[in-house]
Order: sequence, then structure tokens, then C-alpha cells
Amino acid sequence: MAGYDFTAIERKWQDYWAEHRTFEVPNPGQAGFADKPKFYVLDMFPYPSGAGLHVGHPEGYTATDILARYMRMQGRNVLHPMGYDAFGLPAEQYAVEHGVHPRVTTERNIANIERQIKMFGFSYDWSRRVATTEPGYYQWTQWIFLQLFHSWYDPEADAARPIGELEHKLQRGQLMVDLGGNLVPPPATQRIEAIAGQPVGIYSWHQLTPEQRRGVLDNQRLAYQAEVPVNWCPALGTVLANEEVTNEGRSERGNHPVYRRPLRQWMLRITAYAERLEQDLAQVDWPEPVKMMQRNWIGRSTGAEVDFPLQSVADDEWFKGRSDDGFAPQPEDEVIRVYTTRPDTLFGATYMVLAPEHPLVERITTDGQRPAVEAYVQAAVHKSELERTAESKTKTGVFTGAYAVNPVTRQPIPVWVADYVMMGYGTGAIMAVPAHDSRDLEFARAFNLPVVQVVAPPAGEQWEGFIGDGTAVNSGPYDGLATPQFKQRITDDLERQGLGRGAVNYKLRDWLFSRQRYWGEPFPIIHCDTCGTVAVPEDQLPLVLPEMEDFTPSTSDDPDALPSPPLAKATDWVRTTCPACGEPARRELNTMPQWAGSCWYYLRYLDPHNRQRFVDPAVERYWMDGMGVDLYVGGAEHAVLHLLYARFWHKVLFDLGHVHTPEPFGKLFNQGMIRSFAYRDSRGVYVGYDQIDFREDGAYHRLTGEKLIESVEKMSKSLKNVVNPDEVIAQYGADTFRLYEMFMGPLEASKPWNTRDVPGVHRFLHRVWRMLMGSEDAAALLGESADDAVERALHRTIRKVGADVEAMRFNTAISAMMEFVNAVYKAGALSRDQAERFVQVLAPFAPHLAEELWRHLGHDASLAHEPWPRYDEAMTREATIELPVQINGKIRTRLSVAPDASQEEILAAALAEPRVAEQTAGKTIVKKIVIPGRLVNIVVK
RNA sequence: GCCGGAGUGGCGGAACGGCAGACGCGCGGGUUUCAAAAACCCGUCUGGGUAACCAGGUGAGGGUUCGAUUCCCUCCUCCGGCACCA
Repeated sequence: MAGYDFTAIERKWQDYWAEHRTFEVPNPGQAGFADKPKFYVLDMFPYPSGAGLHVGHPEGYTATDILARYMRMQGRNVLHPMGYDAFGLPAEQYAVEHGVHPRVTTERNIANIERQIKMFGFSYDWSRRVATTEPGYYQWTQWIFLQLFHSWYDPEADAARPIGELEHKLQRGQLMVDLGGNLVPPPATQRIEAIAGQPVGIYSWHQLTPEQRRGVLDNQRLAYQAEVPVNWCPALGTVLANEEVTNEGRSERGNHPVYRRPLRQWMLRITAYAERLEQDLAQVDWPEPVKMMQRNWIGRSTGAEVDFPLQSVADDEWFKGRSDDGFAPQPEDEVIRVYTTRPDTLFGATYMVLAPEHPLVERITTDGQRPAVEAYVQAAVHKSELERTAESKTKTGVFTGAYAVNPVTRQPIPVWVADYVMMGYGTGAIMAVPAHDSRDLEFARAFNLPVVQVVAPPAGEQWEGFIGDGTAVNSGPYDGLATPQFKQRITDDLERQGLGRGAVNYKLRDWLFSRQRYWGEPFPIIHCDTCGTVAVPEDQLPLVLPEMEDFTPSTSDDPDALPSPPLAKATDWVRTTCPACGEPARRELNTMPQWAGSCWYYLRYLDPHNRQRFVDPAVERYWMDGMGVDLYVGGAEHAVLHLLYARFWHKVLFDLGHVHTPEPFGKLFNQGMIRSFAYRDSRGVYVGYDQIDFREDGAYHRLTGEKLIESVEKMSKSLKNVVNPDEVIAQYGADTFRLYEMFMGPLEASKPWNTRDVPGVHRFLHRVWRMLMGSEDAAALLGESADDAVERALHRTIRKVGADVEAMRFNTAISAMMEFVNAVYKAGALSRDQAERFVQVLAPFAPHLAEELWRHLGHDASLAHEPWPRYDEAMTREATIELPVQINGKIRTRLSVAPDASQEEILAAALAEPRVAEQTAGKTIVKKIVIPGRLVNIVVK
């Protein structure tokens, strides 16, 4: 008998699957398509880094592979694809340092990582492989960008609509434009103009010049350009996303200084989708922590906007005018509009604060205060937001010299400038209620501003700094109201008086979408002196990234240097003609961020070779039926950004009719991080595993003999605790690797890799092999007789493994299979028929071994599409079961009964037990509890 | 600071409110062997007892319940996320 030669077996079956295209699945309309229910199971595709796979990648991939193989056996059409997220800064950095083109390194890395992935025997449909860097792929990334560019968010429809519809509305006068270029409803009456006595700054479409019209439309697109404060890293020559900047205000890559600079950049209007991104989380089956993180990121809060008039204008007349006119839709020069979540504390607002960037600062600052204010604003603007928060321990600020009037107390209150107020949130101005806001209190204490109590806390709590709900005091007619009621009442009253209204705010900001890099998708945009910003026509896509010898960004130590994207050097490529007017024009020089390609790859897998469309509608309808991807597995590090960006794009595509589900990923699962033991000596120097003697009582340094300190850490080179999957597979095989990672613990838990545990599951596979194939020392247990206990154990195993796989409890599924094999060894035999069913159950976990055994059992074809074995509920029970009998909750004896015994029978049997009689003698039985199939509890007194 | 998640043998971890520690590692003993590896069998929470058995035990303290690792409250520790968001 041959031994279990996993190396040969695994190679053989991987070749077989590739040759027979076992896992390729046709689309509707293609040859061989069977009309069956679908299952779309997706992995987060990897970034092909030079380091290759670490043991964390295959953890999620194994889990999805088990599901994919199980679902195939359940008769589903399974879509299980893999690809590469291959644009990005690391490849470009490496290329610059080594003088190799990023395409070369990317292709090399993909080849290596694919070799590694294939070693595990995952059942991917490799014919659907994509890489975000292929022109045939990024053609459609560019196409989706153009959909964003050609759309605006129509608040009436609560959806994205073609920009042409907006133009139409403007032409017909259904919308107008104010001085700031914002859309406004047409004035209800002529009265407003009459009161003002001069133009009120609202224009109709026909009053605008062609350039102005273009500006208005450009300003409403979902992809638009705007001057925004960005993280500018001159040493890297690019702007960076917040997540690419460290807490110290330096670049994650290279540790270079990063500066906050207002620069004109491409933005995506994700904020228009804030409400729907928040609301629709209720429709998806995602881990609650991930939903929480997204809700947090979106940061929805409810409150009110309130106008505080400047003292110079706020006479009785002004207040009267407001109650006649109502709350104007846009802020005016004479009021400071604030957003607050606590309108009930309005009576306690004793001063106001403007963000340093607030446009009113310059207007209202008095001459006496101007030098101080200007110095403060200059300093604040030059700090990064990180610096501003890092120095948050002490509050700073300057008085503007101006006063505003509290709209309810009608008292003048001072207006300050301070950097603890952010221009990017709310209105960039706050009413400060030091009594009931800890930041305001800190500020008030620092600058000796008055603190007025307006909320009475529950008994026993200090009012100063109390921020919870309580009862109103010092609030005139509202005294005695509970906080929630007060909020509602005063919001209604302010609205009636034209001084405020209920409002919803979000922390979410628009998405900075451009990078000054070479290795990314070029924007399909052309700049024309006469026509402005013009889209590249769709039939000219893909706009291919130009081949360049020198793709290094221009870097600098000078914080004031301006970004100069590498594409600027491709002068022939940049020079083009305007698609609209045919005059000479220039291409956009920025490229898209790495997130772009990963925002929609799950859709391209559906139809990866389609040259006419990004995905065929019928194909999309089939595979995305229900709520899109049926199972999406990946690490929690993408809980916010990737998953939020992808949901956003999907919703835009949904609004425009290109996909038919409102959400892309119906079910999401986060695998836990695999960490590993790290060892360091008394000086804190980390020691690699090859330098360690593992003894019974701990780890010792092989050379010095010193006992080492053990800890569980993230795998990292510097901690010398990285486990390389290639080595584990070489030693134990892919089936063992898969089984080990699934057996370590719950998939969602973070858990330490322990190489010493790997032989345990390897031993199990050996036992399975010997059970059916025998060994030199022992014959196989395979026979013709079917043992009843084994048969019952098998039914239980089939049920348990099926249920566990569906619930993604792979660790206990494997335990159940181990128990079955132990039972077979105990019984000493199993029939061919039992062996076949067991091999089918094992197949999703250890597919190579299962295929080999399946063949040995006399089958010619792969078992990948065999049906999952059935079980009989009656056969999952033992012939007799043991029930514990408790007296007062303590087990005193056990009872053997038939599994279907009635409550009365069980109770009678229990009371007949000598141990029970002994324990209850001389006592009264007050209660008898019988849970059939569980236990008996007799309560005595 | 705020929001999540988790604390169970020497280790990884099991337990619809119902036999705590399944399964695996490690360890101890045995069978086999010239020997070793491998394999197979037995044991392995703690204390007491030859044993049957008794007592204690799931981070700490309280509560609900016939019964709590599981549900509720307070606290401690660790991990993850956000962080002047008005």
C-alpha cells in the first residue's frame, strides 16, 4: 500500500482541475449554462506586493473555498473568482527606487502571488481573473468615472440623474442660481426683490453667460473639481489620503512631512449619499461592528441650525423681519449661522466661536483686534488638522472684537476665533455653551468667559460640565422641560420665528479622488481653453496610461512647491484636441487613487471579457440576484473605506440603471487576524524561530541558553515571527494547511499561529488515509459491513458539518469529522458506502485528499459536483441516551432512556433510581423539572 | 475620552439558559520494536479519597432562575476603531 504522498496527490488534482476546467462556470446564455440557483462567493482581492502571501490571506480564501465547494455540492451555480488590485503607490515606489517599470514589477508580483494561491487548490474560476491595471479593465473604471462626471444628485428624486436633466430644469426656470453658484428654488414671490430694493443675487439660466452656465453644471457633478485643503507631501510629490498620513503628520511611506494645503483636486460627491449609505446598512447582513464603524464614519447627527444676528444689525426691526420672511435658505452677511445638536441649551450660549477659515472672520473683526486675529488665523491655517488636534490639550483662540445677539436671550455675546472649531463640519461656527459642553467649558475657563447653567442634572450630579439629558432651568418659558421635549419645542419655535430649523449633519466629507502619481488610472478628461473640462468620449476608452521612461514625480523639500504630476512629462500624450471644438487641448494629469479599481471589481468578474459593456445586464441580473454578492469575506481593515466607497459607486450605478440591487454585498464576514508568537530576550531583542529551542517549560535561546519572553503579536519582519505558507505547504501539504487554519478557532476571532499544532490536523488526514487505504502495518478498515453505531455517527456528522459550514463554524465542523473518524477506529470497520459519504463531507475542507480517495473508491470523475450526502434525522440519535439527574441543580446520577421517552416515563425512571431515593429521603419534593433529551432536576426542601 | 469586541485547563479552543473543558496540541503511562520514529490504546481542570464518590471551579463582585460560561447591573484587564464632529 502506498503511503499518503500529499505532494504528488495535490499536484495531480490541481492539474486535473485545470485540465478539466472543473470550476469554470458559464454565464446565462453561454453554452453549458444550467438554470440553477446561484451562489456568488467573493474574496477581497489581494494587492500583489513583492512580499507575496502571508498566512492571513489563505485564511479567508480557505473559508470561501469551503463554502464554494459545499454550495456546488448543494447544486448551486457557484461564482468564485479571484483577481488583483494592482495599481498603487508601493509598486511605483519600488519602480522608482530600482529603475524598473511598475508594469514589470506588477506582472512579476502577480505571477508569484498567483503561484502561491494556486498551491492551496482553491476552486476559483480562473477564466474570470482580472487585474485592475489591465487596459481592458480600467477602461470601465474610467467609464464609471464618466458616469459620475455626467451626473448630479437630484434631491427631489433622492438619486443621481444625468446632468442634462439639471440643465433642463434650469432652462425651464424650475431651479435658479445664487451668487455662490448654488442651486436655489425660484423665489416664491416678487416681494423679496422689493424689500431689498436691489438685486437679491438670484439668477435665472438665461441671465448667465455660457462660462457661468458651465461653472454651475460643473459644480453640481458627482465628480467635480474643487479647491480643498489636502495632505500635500512635497517629498513624495503627491497629495495623500488621510489614511496615508501617520499620527505624527508624516507620510506612511517614507516618513516625509505632510502639509495641509488648499489645492484644486478632483472630488467625488459621496456626501450626497450619506443618508442612503447610513439607512441601507439595515438591509445588509454584515457584522454589527462593521456597521457601527460605517455609521460612525458617516457620523449622522440631528439638531438645529440657528441664526445669531450680529449686534450691529440686530434691532427689534430685524427680528420682526425674520419672523415675516422665515429662515432664509442661505447664510447672509449679517448672521452667524451655527449648527447644534443641543438647541435646548440656547439660553446658556454665552459666546460664539468661528473656525479660523470662516469667511465672516475677516468681515467682523474690529480694527483693534485685527492684528491678533490675523496672526492667529495665519498660524492655524498653516497647521495640519493633525497638528491642530495634537495640540488639543490647551485651547487657544482670539476675540474678534465683534458681538452677536443670542436670539432667545437677546443679549450680546462675544464672537471669538479658535481652531477647536472646524470649518469642515456643520457651518464652521458654533454657539458655545460652556456649562454643558466640555470643550466650551475648557475654553471659557481659559479665557474667563461666563458659564450659565441651563440644564439641571439628575440628583447628585454636578451641573457644571454636565452634558447628559436633564431638566431645563434659566430658560425662560421653557423651564422645567425635559431635554428631548425642549429640543423639539424650541426647534419648532425658532422655525416659526425664522431664526432656525431642524437640521441633520454628517461627519462624512467628499472623497478626494486625485493623486499625482504615475501608476494609476488616467482621468478620461480633457481641458480645453474654450470648452472647459470635457469628457473623453466613451468610444475612445480606454485612455491608456502612456509608456514613460521617466515616471518619477517631481519631489521637493520645499513645503510651498506645487504638485507636478508625472504625466506632465508625457508631453505628446498630454497634447491633444478638444473632443467638443477640435481645438488644441490638454489631458488631465492626475490619476485615480488605488481605491478606484476595487470599487467595482466584483461586477467585472461577472462578465470579464465583455468589450461592449462593463457587465451585460442579463448576466448582472442573474449573478447579483437577491442582494448582490451572497458572501464577501475579508479583513476588518477594509471595514470603512473600501466598503464605503464600493457601496457609493454601486448606488450611483443603481440610480443610473446599470445594476439592479441597491447594495453590492448582501452578506459580509470578517476573518480575524492571524497573529503569531514572538520571542524576545531580556534586552528586548527579538529572536527568530530558527534560533530557539522549544522545551516543555518554555522557549530558550539556542546559543545563549537564555529563557525567552513569549508574546502574541501581529506577524512582522521586525518581530521575527512571520510564518511563510510556502514552507508549511512543502512540509505538510495544502490540505493540512487549509485544515489547520480552519481548525485554529472561530473564523472571526483573532488567533495565534502555532506551528506545533499543525501536525495534529496532519495526523488526522493520515488517519483518514489509512482508514480507507491501509498502511504497511495495518489493513484498511474499509469493508462491506455497515456498523449501526458508525452509521448513526455518520448521519450526525453530515448534519453537523453541513450546518457548521453554512454558519461558517469551520473549527467545530472539523472536530465533528475527527470524532467520526475516531468512532470508525473504535468500531473497527466502515462500509464502502459509508466511506463515500464521509469523503464527500471531507471534500470541501481537504479537496485533494478527498478526490484521491474518491477515485480509489471507484469513481472516474471529480467529486466536485457530486451531491452533498443526505442524512436522516431519526438516524442522528443514539439507540439509547443518557440523561443526567439533578437534585437541587447538582448531578447525582444518570439515566439510560430511549431518545423518544415521554416526560412521565423519564420522571418515573428517575424517581426509581436508588441514588434519587437516597437523596430525597426525609425531604419534600417541591418541583420536578424534566427536559426530554436534556436532563431531570428534582428540587427538594 | 467615546463607540465596539473579548476574558474558560499548561496551550488553541468546545458548550439551543440544562452533564463545563468536545476536538486538537502538549504531557504521563502502556502496546509494538534490537532500538528509534511512526502508529495504536489508556490517562490528563483543582483539592480530598485505593475506589465508588465528595467539594470547588469559566476575569472580580452582585442579581434573575429549579438551573447561568450563556441573561441583567457594577467593576477590572486586553484587543480593535474613532477622536475638539459642536
